[in-house]
Amino acid sequence: MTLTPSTDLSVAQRRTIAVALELFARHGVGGTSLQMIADELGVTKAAVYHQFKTKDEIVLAAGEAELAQLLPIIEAAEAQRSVRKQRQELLAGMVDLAVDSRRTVRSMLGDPALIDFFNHNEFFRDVMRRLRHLLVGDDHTPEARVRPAMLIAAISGAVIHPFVADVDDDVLREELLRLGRRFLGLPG
Amino acid sequence: MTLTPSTDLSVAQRRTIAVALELFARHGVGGTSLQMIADELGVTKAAVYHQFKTKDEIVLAAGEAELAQLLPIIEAAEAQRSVRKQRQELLAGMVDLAVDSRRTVRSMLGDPALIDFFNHNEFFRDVMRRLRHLLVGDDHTPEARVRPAMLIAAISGAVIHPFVADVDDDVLREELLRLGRRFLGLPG
DNA sequence: GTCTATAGACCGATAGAC
DNA sequence: GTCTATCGGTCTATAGAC
Repeated sequence: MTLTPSTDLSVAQRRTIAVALELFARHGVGGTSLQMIADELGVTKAAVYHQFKTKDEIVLAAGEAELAQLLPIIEAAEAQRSVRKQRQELLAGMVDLAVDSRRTVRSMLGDPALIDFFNHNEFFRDVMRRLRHLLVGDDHTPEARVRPAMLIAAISGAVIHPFVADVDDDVLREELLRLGRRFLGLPG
Repeated sequence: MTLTPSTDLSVAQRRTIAVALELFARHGVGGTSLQMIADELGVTKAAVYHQFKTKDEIVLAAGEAELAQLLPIIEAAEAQRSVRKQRQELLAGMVDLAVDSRRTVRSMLGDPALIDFFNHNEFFRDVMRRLRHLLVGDDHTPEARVRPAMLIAAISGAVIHPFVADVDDDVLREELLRLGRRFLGLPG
């Protein structure tokens, strides 16, 4: 059984979220006001409030939209027959997603209030559970918790690190794959 | 030649920063007001403004204080004679610091405005340069930029990941060391 | 160095016309 | 679904007394 994000969004709502994500990435969640979102959309605050009842709803929906990008990657990985192929598929997908997103991933992971909220979010917990299962199987030892945390942090954190600011996307992707494979003990 | 943080701080200023760091960790930088800092210190906002002219100054000083904790670690590593020992020493120090800081590290890395600021900060750039030199020497290829970025992100990101929220400090430390060594191709 | 008091801007959110 | 207008509250920052 697969959970999906908790709400279906209209086209207008999707545009609002896209704008919000870009602003979150530039100014942080707490540093982004509804006025800024409205300005970027070319409407007034009241129009934004017609789409979402509160700012929290926007933040939540934005976080879920980011998270939802992991779903097809997880599903593609789960469809593989061997554990090794599952992990290769997952790694490749995560690297692609991180490189493509580069700027937008960061802000979500950094906001303490948001992290706290997501820890109690059913959809988030489901995605993380499946991610972890792909990476370490049924192992529930502390060690098996640290390894996926490190891999996720390494990939999503490395793409925004100043060291790689002017590294070409393709080069970055290839290198992340190579180092990620080594980290997971995969061939290649 | 070694750069140091740009200001010498009074005792009162240090206490202000300690309080600020704790609040940043709990509520994010943008979510922490001067009122909250003043309340926690048991004084009024005006008294805080006597210590620092603006909120930005507090944020900057807090960031520098965090960063400065890396200095003795870097120096200890640089003092080692072989490259392998340098990297072992650096890894151990970074892991210790990350685990000890756990709660406070997160907020600094998550705020885009802060990251952006630090990218243009002389002290920050010097610390990063020395970190990178320890990890990859004089190699300036793209690959040599991605590897340290991944290691730094992996360690500092892993300690704040929900997966390891209830992993014991000692276990976390040991596991980060083990995986970090593998990532760097170090023995042990 | 700490206080009270306040300025002035911006915040999230709402009411009600069109 | 977008607007104008506005509410109450909080924000950073300052003035000036003690």
